[in-house]
Amino acid sequence: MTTLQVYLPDGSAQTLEEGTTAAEVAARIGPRLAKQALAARVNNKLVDLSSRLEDGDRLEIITTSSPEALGILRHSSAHILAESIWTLWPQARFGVGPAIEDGFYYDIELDRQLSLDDFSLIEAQMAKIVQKALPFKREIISRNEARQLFASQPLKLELIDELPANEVLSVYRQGDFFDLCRGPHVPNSGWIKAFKLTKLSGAYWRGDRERQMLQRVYGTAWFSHKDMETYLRRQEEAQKRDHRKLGRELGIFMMNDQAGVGLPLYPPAGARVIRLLQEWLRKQLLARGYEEVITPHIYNAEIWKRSGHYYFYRDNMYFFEVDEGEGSANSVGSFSSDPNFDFAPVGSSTPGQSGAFGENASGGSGSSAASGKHSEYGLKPMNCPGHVLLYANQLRSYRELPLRYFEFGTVYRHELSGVVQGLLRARGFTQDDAHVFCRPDQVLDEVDDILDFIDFVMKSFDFSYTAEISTRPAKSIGSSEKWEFATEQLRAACERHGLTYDINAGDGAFYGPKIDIKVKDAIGRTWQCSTIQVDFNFPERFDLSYRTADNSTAQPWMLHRAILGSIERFLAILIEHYAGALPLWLSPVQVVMVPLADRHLDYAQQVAAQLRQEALRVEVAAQKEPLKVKLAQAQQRQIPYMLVVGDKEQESATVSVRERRQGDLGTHRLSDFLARVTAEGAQI
RNA sequence: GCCCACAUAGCUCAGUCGGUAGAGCACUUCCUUGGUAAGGAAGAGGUCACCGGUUCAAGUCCGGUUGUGGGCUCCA
Repeated sequence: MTTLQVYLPDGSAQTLEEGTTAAEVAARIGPRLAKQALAARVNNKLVDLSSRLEDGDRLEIITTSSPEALGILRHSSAHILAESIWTLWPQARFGVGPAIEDGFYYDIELDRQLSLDDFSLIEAQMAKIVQKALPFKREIISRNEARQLFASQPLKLELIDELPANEVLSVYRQGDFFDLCRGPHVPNSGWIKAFKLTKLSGAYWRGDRERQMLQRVYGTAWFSHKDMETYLRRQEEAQKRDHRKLGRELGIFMMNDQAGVGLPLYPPAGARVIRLLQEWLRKQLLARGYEEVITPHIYNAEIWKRSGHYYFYRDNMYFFEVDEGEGSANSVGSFSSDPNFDFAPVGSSTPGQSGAFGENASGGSGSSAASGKHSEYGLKPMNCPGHVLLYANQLRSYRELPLRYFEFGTVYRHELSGVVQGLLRARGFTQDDAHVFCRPDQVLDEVDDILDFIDFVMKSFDFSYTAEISTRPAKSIGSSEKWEFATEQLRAACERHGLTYDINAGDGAFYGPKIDIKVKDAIGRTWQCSTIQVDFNFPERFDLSYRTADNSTAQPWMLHRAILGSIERFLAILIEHYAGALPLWLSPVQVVMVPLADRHLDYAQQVAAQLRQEALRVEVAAQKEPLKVKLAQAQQRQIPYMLVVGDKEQESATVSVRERRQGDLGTHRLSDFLARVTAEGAQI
C-alpha cells in the first residue's frame, strides 16, 4: 500500500494512505474540526473537502470561522437558488451566479418577468433543497461533454467557449441539477442554515449594455439565523445614517422636482457646512502653494470642440444656443415659445419639463430665432479648459513651474436619470479641483505632495484609505513612452509614500493614468473620493508650452487632481460617517443656549454674545417650551453643546454644560467652557 | 437609458371586499415658566404625484407619464 505525506499549516506532517480525502484528515485530527470543516485549501488552492490528497500536498482545513467560508457558502447558495428557479421554471437559462460581499446573486434569462411576490415561492423551494441536505458532487468533464451537457443553455455555452484551452472544466451536481462551476462548495446543501432573497434587478449580460438584460436575483446566506439577523439589523443601522434622511432632518439639503433631477438646494445649515469645508480646505491649499482662480460656468462651444468634449462628452453636457442679435439675450426657443408662459397663475406651470432643457439642446434641435446670429454655449462639466486658458494667457518660463491653480468649480453633468442618487451622484456639483502644470522632472514630487495632502485631509476626518493605480486603456491617446513614464511616476510616488496600491489594469482615462483613493467610513463602507490624473490631452490640444533653461520650447505636464472629489459627495459621506454628528468645527450651530425660563433669556443672550465674540456659532432657544423639549430638539439637530442657564447659573455667572453624546457635564465658568471648545478645535 | 419596487398632510405612516380622507410629529393660537432626549388644549392643513380607462361609484382595479428607492451600465 502506498503512503503519502501531507503537511499542515502548523508544519506537522501527516502520513496517509493513498486516496485519503481532506475530509478524512479533518476527521483524524478531531471530531470538532470534522464537524466545522466545509472545504480545504490544498497548495494554496481552495478545493472541496472530498478532494483526494497527493504526496507533498500542503493542506489547510477551511472551517466555518475561516474568512473564505462565507464566500463558499454563498456560492453554494447561488446554486440552490438556480436549482429552485430551474425547478419552478425549467425553461430558465442561466448566466453567472457568484458570491458577493454579504451574499450572492444569480443572473437568469426567463420569458416570465419575476417579481418580489415570487420570492416566497423560490425561498420555499430553496428550503426544500436545504432540508434534503443534497451533496454537491464535482465532475471533471471535457469541453465536448460540456457543450452537450449545456446544449440548451446558450449563456453557459458562451462561457465554455471563452474559457482558456488549458482550463479544466468541472460541473457540480446536487440532486438532478448541475451547473458549470470551478468550485469549491460546502459538502451538502444542509449547510445553508440561514438564507433570504433580498433584491431583484436587471443586469446586462456580461456587464455589456449592448447585450440583453438578464434578471438578477440577489440573496444573502449565513451559517446561523443569529448571524443573519445581526446582518439585517446592521443594514437597518446603515439606513438610519442615510444622508438623504439626515440631510433633510438636519436641514443640510433638499431636492425639488421643480428645480430638476439631481439639482440640490442648500438651506442655511447646509450652505454653512459647505462654506466651512471650503474655507478649511482653502487654507490648506494656500499653505501648500496653490493659487485660487475663478473661471466661467458656461463657455462658448468652440472651446469644447477644441478640447474634444463636444464630440466625446456631448451626451453628458448641457448645450444651448443664444441669440446674439439685437435686444435679446434669451436662449433660443425659451419663454416666448412656451405656451405656459402667458403670465399664467402660479401653479399652472408643468413641472417635469425641467429635464427637457438639456436634452433638447444637446440633441441639437434648437429652433432658429428671427434675429439671425446664434452662438452655442455649453455648461462646464469640468474645470480644465478655464485653467488651461489661464496658463496659456502668457509665455511661461520653466522658472514658474510648477504652477498650481485651484478652484471650487461648480460643474454640471447630464447624468443618466437612473444613476442620480442624493448628493452622492448629482447633476450639479462642486469639485475641489486643481491643475498642476509642471516639468517632467517635477511630476514625482508633485504627485508625492498631493498624496501627502490627501493623507492630511483623510486623517482629519478619521478615514482610512487605499489607493488604486489605473493604467492605459485600449482606447487612449499619447505615446507609450509618455504612458510608461507617467505610470512609473505615480507608482514611485505611492512607494515613496509607503502607500500600498492595487493596479487596475486598463482602467485609466483615455488621456492618462491615474491614482484613485478609496476611503473607508465608520461602518466599513468604501467610497471613491480623491483622484490624481495625468492629462496628455489638454497640453496637446491647447498647444501648451514653456521656455526651458536652454531657451527652447517644451510642453508642460498637466496633473488634474481633486481631494474631496465633489464637495457634495464628500459631505454626504461625512454625514453618513458621523451619523449626522459632524465634528464641532463643521457643525452649523456649535452651541445652543437653553434658558430655563423667560427671566433667564437676557442672561442667555448675554452669554451668547460673549461666545459670538469668540467666533462661535450660537443660537438661543427662546421658544416657550420646557427644558426637556428644548434639549430634545437640540439633540435631534446634533448640536454639539447645550448650555443650560437658570437662577443658579445666572447668580454665579456660570453655565451648565451638556454635550450631545456625553450628556450633562455640570456647571462651569464660561472661560472653562471656552477653553474646552478651543481645545476641541472649534475653529477652522 | 435599462430591470424591479414604491408614490396618501411639511415629515413618518394607517386606510380591509371599490361606496365622499385618518393618526402621530411639525405648523398657528391659547395655557404651562420649568433643572438635562419630547407639557396641555384648540385650530389649520389633502384635486390621495399627473393623465387616461373600467365602473352607478376609483386613494383602492387597468394603462401611460413623471418622480423616488434598490440594482445594471456609467461616474466625482
